[in-house]
Amino acid sequence: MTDRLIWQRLEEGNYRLTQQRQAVLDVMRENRGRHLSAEEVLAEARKKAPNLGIATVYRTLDKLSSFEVLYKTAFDEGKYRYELCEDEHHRHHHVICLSCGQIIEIEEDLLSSLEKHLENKGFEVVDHQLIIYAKCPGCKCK
Amino acid sequence: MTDRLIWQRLEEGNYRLTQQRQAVLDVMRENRGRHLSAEEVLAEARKKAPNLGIATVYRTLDKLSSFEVLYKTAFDEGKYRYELCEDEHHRHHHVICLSCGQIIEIEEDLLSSLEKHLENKGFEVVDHQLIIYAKCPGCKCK
DNA sequence: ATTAATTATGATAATCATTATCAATAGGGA
DNA sequence: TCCCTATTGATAATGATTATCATAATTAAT
Repeated sequence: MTDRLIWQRLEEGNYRLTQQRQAVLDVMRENRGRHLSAEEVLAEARKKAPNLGIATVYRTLDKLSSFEVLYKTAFDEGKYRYELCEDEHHRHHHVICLSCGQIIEIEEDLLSSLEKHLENKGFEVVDHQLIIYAKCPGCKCK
Repeated sequence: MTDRLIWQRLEEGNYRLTQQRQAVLDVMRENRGRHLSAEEVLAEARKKAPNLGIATVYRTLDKLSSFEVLYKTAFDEGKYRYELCEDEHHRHHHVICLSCGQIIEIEEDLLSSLEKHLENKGFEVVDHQLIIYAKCPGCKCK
């Protein structure tokens, strides 16, 4: 997601960028493509804003998610992870390696025929999330 | 999933069916296709085993999941839901209605080409989960 | 600029889902 | 029956998240 688009979304939401919020957002921008937990964001962001509190991190991550600057996803591990939105298409495609836990993005969108099918049945598709559980090439033979 | 197959999985796992475990399993069998939280299972199962404790429910649900009798899924609401496995193919396809919250199963499997693509890149696909966020026909016009 | 009103923050308490602990109990086999 | 092990329910502990609240920072009005 471009900085310009981020900026636009924040303006639309009338969201002031305080130092703390800037620190959180910067961490997310510097970790494009990665999926960070709130605690991980806190640890990183404290390098920029040393007495940042966890409550502010949660508040900011949730707000940024509501502005569609971040995705908030539960990966079956009892907590949420946050990720900078990559485009305007709301596609969430992930591969999780069952050995090393690495979360890898995949770009392909091969779901349109399935969605068409649902729409023919009267649904209005808004978004989707696809998680593939796999062994990544590096872990496959271990 | 057939009772015969359930029985087989429990035997393979050397899992004794106590009254409490039976109550939990029966609730799941009677709610085929539905996605219940631990608290919901507790409430239902207490009709059969009145002083059942929540800890036993969690223990049983987790064990049954490990035997692949149940699926355990996080639907982005801060807790897990459990569901009787429907077949042996490990497919998790759901549509969540954004209005009424209803979780609807979909049977189609249109992901094989995507998985083939990943396998060509060296991944070993083990399982996947697809969640579609939509408005169901009944909620579409509200 | 000074003050008043609003908003944001950090510390911490509260909550919710889940897991761990542990004493009491229930089964199964010698 | 008695012993051994597995299971249970109550409850404490944990981890993630949310709510509360007094204080600090920002903005708006004068």
